[in-house]
Amino acid sequence: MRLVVARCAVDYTGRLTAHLPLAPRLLIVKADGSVLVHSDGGSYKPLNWMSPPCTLRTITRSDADADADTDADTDADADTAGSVEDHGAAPDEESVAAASVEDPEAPEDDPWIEQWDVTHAKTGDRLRVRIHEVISDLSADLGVDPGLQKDGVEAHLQALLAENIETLGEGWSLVRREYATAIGPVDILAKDPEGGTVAIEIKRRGEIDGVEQLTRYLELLNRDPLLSPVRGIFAAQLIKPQAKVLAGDRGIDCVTLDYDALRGIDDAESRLF
Amino acid sequence: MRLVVARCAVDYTGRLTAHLPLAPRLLIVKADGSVLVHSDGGSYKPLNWMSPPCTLRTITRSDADADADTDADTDADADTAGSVEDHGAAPDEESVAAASVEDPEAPEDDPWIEQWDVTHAKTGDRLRVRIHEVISDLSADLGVDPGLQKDGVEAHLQALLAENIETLGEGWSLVRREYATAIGPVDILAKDPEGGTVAIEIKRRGEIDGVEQLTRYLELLNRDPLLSPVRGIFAAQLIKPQAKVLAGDRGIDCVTLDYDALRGIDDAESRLF
DNA sequence: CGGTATATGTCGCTC
DNA sequence: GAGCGACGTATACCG
Repeated sequence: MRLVVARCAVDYTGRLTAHLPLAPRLLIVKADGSVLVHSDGGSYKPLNWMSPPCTLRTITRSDADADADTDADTDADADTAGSVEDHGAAPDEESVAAASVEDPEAPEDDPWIEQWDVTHAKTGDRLRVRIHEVISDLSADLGVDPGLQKDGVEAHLQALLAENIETLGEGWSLVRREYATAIGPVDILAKDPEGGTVAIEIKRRGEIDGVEQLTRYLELLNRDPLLSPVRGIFAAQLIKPQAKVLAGDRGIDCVTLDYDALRGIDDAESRLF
Repeated sequence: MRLVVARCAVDYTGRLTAHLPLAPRLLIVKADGSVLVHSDGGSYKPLNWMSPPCTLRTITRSDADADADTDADTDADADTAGSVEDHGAAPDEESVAAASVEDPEAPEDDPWIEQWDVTHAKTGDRLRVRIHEVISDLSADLGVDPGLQKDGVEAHLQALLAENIETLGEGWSLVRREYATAIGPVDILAKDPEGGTVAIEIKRRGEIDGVEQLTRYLELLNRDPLLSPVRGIFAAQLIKPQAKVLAGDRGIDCVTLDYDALRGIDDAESRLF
């Protein structure tokens, strides 16, 4: 990992076109070749970035119009270096993007001293960083990270409700979790006390698209004469008003789940064994 | 902005619980108090983070069991410092999370030397970083970033198509952009050559949820006897096959937009004036 | 402040 | 690789 604090200007061309005016920023070059441009604020998202796999080519000002100093900073295919020539003869759209500004940020007395060209071979995305002043430059080898261990997301809610299906009322039973359909798995398929089949869609936060999802499942399930009629329940820790309205309009019941209570039940049950 | 490369272990408690085992990582503390934990790979997303507004409290090992060295690293309300005491006497769930691991990563010969407690006052999210070894530590003042200038997002597509509605064919006219309905704004409302009303949903990439969105709008618009019948057009730079099928099934036409061509038309037009 | 739609979304899974 | 759903989604816009 290389950390460069520098006054720089950045241009990105890919799914969109974006430009960052000259200012001090943090540049991160990771071991996999990815590049992040961070400001001193905002959120965890960089102002600009390039995802791996990508290649970084560095040009210093003195070399600018001569042969470029090729710096293979990744372990990607070395033979793709030939694409550097293609890059020089790339289609006109890129030169338009670069020329349209007429380089207003490089007056005689403040030229860029180093340029990074980061390219994503697959998507064609390109990131260009022009460094005018290096404030600090540091490298460190961190090795491979052991990774993040997570706990407590929707899957957990689903497991808890499946294990405690009687939370919905006396006489309810579980048919199965992740009931497969052609358009995706239904979170829970259950039977109500009258023996009717019920499809349950679970969300942490119940919003309109969750109702749409359940609607699609119900439409499909109700085409199966062996299952039909199937009604739906939309279960979430919090259900937005609009989602409630849409669900009601489509005859779907809403249930608010209490994660802590479910976990409590579960803990109490497991303590019995 | 402070950049610390350190061997550390991280725990997060908030909407979920997450743990990072002891390993070398980059820690970024931004001017607004936000903290990012990056590995040397992956993507632009940190392994763990805390969004602003949040407060950072630093404890060094020698102080660990005595009074904590309070380091107000943000410009947030100073009087919330009183919550530090609440933190010490916080509800049991947090101590459970911390104690459940029994501190397996701190053997006698490798103790943590510094601990960061980052808390988000509003949401109650907490991030704890235990530093076992500082590899490097650097601070820099970057100032406020002038910000990113974007071009080519959906808003531009919408504006371009609205201004060049005749792209859809001879005799088309614009009714209005962002036509408001109870469930959200329709991107473009237009009239076809026969005078029929058409709702147009625009996406950069046309996928199934965009068709769902347009379907909701059409359902609502067609309840209005003054507007009905309203048909739909799904317009995007690229339309996925599944979205095309679903749109066709619902009588919605698909149009593929050429952003560069639209921009070209627009440039040509503006050059006339 | 809540509701909705967008994102260079990214990530991870299944097929 | 495409399709699809979840995400500590974050973020902007609008009432």
